[in-house]
Amino acid sequence: MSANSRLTIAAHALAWIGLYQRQGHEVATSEQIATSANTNPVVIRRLLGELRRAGLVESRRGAGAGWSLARELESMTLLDVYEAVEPGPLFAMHRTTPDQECVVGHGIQPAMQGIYEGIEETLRQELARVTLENVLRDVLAAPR
Amino acid sequence: MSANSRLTIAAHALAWIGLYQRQGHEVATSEQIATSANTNPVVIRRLLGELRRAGLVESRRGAGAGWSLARELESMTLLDVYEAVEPGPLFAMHRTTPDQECVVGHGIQPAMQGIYEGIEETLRQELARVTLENVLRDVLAAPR
DNA sequence: TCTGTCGTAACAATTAACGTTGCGACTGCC
DNA sequence: GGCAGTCGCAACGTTAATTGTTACGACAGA
Repeated sequence: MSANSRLTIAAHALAWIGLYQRQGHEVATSEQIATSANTNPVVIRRLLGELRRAGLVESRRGAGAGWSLARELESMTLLDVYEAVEPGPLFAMHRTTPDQECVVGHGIQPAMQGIYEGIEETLRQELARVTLENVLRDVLAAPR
Repeated sequence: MSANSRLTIAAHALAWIGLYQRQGHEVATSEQIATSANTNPVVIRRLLGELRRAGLVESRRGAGAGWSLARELESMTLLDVYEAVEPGPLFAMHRTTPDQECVVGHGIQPAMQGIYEGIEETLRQELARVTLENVLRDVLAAPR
């Protein structure tokens, strides 16, 4: 698990844009964010593109182009970000269909499916309790 | 996320061994389990090896060799299995250190660390609520 | 028209999980 | 004592997802 920093980078980008806008700037560029996150601008553009599809950010093209928040940080939760950037379920089933002739092979997938759905629902509730405003506050509270 | 069926396969194997033992057999072989899970015996042996290190199963070598439960299914939870087979944390940080000169780059990792720890603790509690006995019961309850 | 940035495709690099083969080690049974 | 069945484990190939990189057209303000 977790070769996966998409949620972290997305939160980083949103916090960066939010802070930058509070400092009076209109838009933030993918290059600025990429420098802060120490990665490539295209990686940031890809992630922000998914956040735009989810209605969390907007982008402007042409000269003076860049990214801005579509909503206040208070109204965005980690769940919004998670659902925007994480494609699949948390736990995966077998990659190949188990032996349906076997009692266990036959019943294991529906069984685990039901269990996993409950767990993921709880995870979602936890993610929904954290707003990006919370994240930014924690970021600024870090000792230097 | 979730290129990861380790927890599912491990639960499958434990349920299989548990049911097999209830049918009066002493030990189960990795080949039997692999047939049920539709995978390779070595994959099963690797997983069960981790479960053995966690004290959930035992293995016997030589003739009449195989695997058996070290504890009752009622006393095993998905958390025990999860901790035995999942190495890292659920969410990862940046793969490269963010720009420490930037306020956000400097504070983002401690901020996310704290948030993630709380969420993973909740996940652990959820996993701890499901025993392997629950899993086996759900497996046997599946319609055929 | 020029310039800076997004949008997106294409491909390489990296990483983790999964699959497969091979072979030595072990132990009950003949 | 030898045989047969299975584990233990190393080695390597395969697959898939993410991340990193390069390239280039599209867009819009100056």
